Amino acid sequence: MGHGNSLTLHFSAFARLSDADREVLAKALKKRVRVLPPKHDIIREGDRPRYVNVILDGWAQRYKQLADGRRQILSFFIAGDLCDTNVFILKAMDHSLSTVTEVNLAEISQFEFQEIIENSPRISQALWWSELVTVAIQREWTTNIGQRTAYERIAHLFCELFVRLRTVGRTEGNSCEFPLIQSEIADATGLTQVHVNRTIQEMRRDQLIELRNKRLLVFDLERLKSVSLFNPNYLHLDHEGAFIDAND
Amino acid sequence: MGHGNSLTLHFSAFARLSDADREVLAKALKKRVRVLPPKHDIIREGDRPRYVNVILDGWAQRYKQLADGRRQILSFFIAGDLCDTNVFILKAMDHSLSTVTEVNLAEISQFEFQEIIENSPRISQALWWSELVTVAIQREWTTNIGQRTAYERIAHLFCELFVRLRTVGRTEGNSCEFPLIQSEIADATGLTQVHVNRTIQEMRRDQLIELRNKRLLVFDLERLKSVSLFNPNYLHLDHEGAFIDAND
DNA sequence: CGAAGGATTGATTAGTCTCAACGCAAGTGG
DNA sequence: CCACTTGCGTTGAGACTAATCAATCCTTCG
Repeated sequence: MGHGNSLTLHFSAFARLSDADREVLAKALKKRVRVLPPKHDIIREGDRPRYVNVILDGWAQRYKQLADGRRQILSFFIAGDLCDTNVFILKAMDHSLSTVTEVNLAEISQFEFQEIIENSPRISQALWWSELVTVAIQREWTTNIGQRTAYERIAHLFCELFVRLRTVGRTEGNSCEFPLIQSEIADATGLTQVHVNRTIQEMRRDQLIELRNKRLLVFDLERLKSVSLFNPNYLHLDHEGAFIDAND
Repeated sequence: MGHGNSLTLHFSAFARLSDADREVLAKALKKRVRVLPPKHDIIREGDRPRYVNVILDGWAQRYKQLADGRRQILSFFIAGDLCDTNVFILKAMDHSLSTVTEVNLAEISQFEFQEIIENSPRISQALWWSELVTVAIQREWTTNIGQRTAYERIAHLFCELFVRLRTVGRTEGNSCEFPLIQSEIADATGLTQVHVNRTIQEMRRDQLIELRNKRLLVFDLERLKSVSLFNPNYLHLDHEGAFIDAND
């Protein structure tokens, strides 16, 4: 449902695109669409990047593995997210991308990508905004792992994903899809799976959240924000007075 | 010494710029130069970004503070580094920048910046490359804090900074400037200052490094790399066959 | 029904933090 | 030039968070 809308929705936090812009995007996203099964690598560390990948549906992740096998999940991608604007400048990936769930993804070639950028300054700006938000999220993850306790870290992850899903219309009231298993949460927060399990149980006891059947229930978002010291500023969702607006 | 060269040196890991490119850059870097004292905020979280800052000399840092005061240092900037390409797209900073040592810095306005990008595709590409490396470093930091032990983390930080300083010609043999105090290393690695102290002592006992009078001595870079599971791929320094070359 | 993936539990230990004190060197002011 | 302050590094004792190892349970699915 509504795949073509996710990217526009994602951008809409930044700029209202014109109908022409929407059409350009929609066209680019239709050229090469792939459906990938869960837990499937999209591109691996060391590979040469050839496409900008846009997630149309499903969840994907960025991860990095140390020589001895330890794995860090670096970010999650949901509907509307771009993985790596302009990566083809780099000769080789320094990390891997893989699916979490089944994923619908659009590949945009270097040529198409450059064409879009050159022909629509508004989309080009929106892409830059998207890139800046991606980096900001990465910084927040560094902070999350570096400074917060296990309980705060996991709560913060829940908070971020809930808010991001809401922005692209993927929440229903106080609940949302949440396909991650505990060992994935562990690799994303720098904890062990066992400790994640115990911490989530504690959060349940505290009536903070419920997590069952791949769904997350947030009983009180404000409380979740406050226990995780969540400050949404890094998502740069401030809509009013967005920098560019097709209706100017 | 050689301030004007640091940025070019930094870029040279990616592309050989033409003389015209060099001149454009040199001119942009001369317009607004400031000298800031140590431990001085350049821009604070919440402020509206107005310039792209380029470090000409000295060390600076990005950091983020939680509501209760816990601080995470997110990255260090050395000579030649750009802080935040294109930030003026965002309405407010989600983190702060401050100096570590005395810093010479060039401010590039939005207007100048856009002019450069539009007139020189080669510099524009180099800027994108620089941005991609910055994100890659941020990802590596997330991995560092999330997966490595205290000993490995600190060794990795030493490794990264030594290699980056070498790229811009700021090492002398097996030693380099290293102005960070232990509490800064702590905030950068997600450890306490006390534990950083003990860990560095251990590294000294292991004849891995010496750190004294704001200088770092690396006795055996290969060993330092290996104990910290350092893989330089994320710095994207592969020079041969760089994507664009003024001599094409 | 059996297998497999994932969640849960228990016991123990390791790594890191906390708090508090002390040492030392480099200013700074009288 | 000495006494005092300040910033930074070092040390010690004890507490605690999260890791480790290993088993068991539950659910789903072929």
